[in-house]
Amino acid sequence: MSTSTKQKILIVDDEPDILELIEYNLKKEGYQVYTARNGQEAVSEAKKVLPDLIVLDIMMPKMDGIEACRIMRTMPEFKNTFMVFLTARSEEYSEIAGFNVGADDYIAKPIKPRALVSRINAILRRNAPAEEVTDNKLEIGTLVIDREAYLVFQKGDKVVLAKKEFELLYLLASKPGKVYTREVILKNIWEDSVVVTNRTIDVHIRKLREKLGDDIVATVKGVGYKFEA
Amino acid sequence: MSTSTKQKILIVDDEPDILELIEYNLKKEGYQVYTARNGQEAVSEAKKVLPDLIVLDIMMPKMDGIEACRIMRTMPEFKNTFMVFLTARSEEYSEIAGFNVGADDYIAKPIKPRALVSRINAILRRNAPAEEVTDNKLEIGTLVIDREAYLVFQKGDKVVLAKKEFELLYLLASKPGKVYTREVILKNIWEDSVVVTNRTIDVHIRKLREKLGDDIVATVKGVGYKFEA
DNA sequence: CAAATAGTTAATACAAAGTTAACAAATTGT
DNA sequence: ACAATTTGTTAACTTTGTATTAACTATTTG
Repeated sequence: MSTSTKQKILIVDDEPDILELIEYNLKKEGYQVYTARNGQEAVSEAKKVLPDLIVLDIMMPKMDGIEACRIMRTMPEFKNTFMVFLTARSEEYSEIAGFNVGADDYIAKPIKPRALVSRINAILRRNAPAEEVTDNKLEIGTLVIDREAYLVFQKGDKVVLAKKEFELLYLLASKPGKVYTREVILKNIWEDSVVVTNRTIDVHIRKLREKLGDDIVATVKGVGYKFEA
Repeated sequence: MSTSTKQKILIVDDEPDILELIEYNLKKEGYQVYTARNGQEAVSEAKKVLPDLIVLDIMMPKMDGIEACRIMRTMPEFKNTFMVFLTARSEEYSEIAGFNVGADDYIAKPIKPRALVSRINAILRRNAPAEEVTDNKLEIGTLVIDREAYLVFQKGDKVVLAKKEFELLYLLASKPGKVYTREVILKNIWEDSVVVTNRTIDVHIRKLREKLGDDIVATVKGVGYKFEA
């Protein structure tokens, strides 16, 4: 995370398993995670912690998520706090919408950790301070690609790449494992007007492999190239 | 320069002026733009590029937009692709709706650049959070098919498939249990112009069974093949 | 049991990617 | 402004892997 203060998330659910699952995944993502087991706990914990985002289960003993949300929405300190609901049935969403309770999103159960995490990332990024918009450094394993400095380090050693080589590497490395077709590569790295031979890409790939090792870029015949992690 | 997260739009129209007009305006908006001049080109370009959204003119030589759309809608890789039609007369909309072809929106000619851009922005934004969650990964039992990486895992073990094998598997697996006739398979995996022997499909099926086990694909004699779960 | 349909095998054709060197086009230093 | 150097592109050729086919066998089904 580029900001100094970790973003705080409060998770509220009465099932310990779910609580733990979500906590684990969000911590791994670098968030500061707090938990509560019902609506009452949620409100008092939220007042102490002032989280950036609250994940609320709907069905809970003592006080349900909707009620907790409604209470917090009346408090000025939560004006900018995101509220996300967990719903077991998709119909429950209409309840939330109907209660018009101030939900920012809802996530369907059963929970898929990756989907949950990227959803929460999206919500918090949407609101993130302007300074962290561009993180121009890619770090993949032993490789560091610094787009600002146009520099590549491999195991700490500087590797000098020409512009086209660098951009090709950066494109492929921006999504390791994803296969990029020649068409997509051309569109990304060359100006529209320029038309280049198919062989041109091969040559640049070859130079990359020469400088970084053969196993950095893999060929998928008939499809394209991909960065290998 | 462009980050790989740029959304891709394919524009299909036979009039170069319109193509250029739309291209110019969408590029200005930060989209990655591809073009095609008829339905045939559209399908083959779309297969290579995998766009997020396709703008299709209805009236075109060789293959019209509706036909192109219908073909692409049968292909699993376009399940999450938006299709937007350009219509000269408002009545044409009824045709699209009538054909029930899977259109997400339509835009009336003559084209007003600002309206077009904001319409497309709206469609793609609407889907933005969901898109992050959806990756092109099929998981069926012990089998994982990753279309982005062109990789297949079986019980965690990587299985390397050639392009045609992969696409055949992906097609069948996109709807487990559904029988795909030879005709449909041909339409999906081979270019229109190419004509291949009936045995060719068998050979690819055989290779799949060799690599993944005999029980992965079942033959329905006289009809076609299906993926077995 | 005989058509029709599908499976198998290996040889061949083909297209895609790798390679190299030479040339062109930018950059850079003086 | 010029030469030197680096970077980008191409052509021509080689290599590789994949796709396709033919010829034959096996299986199903009416």
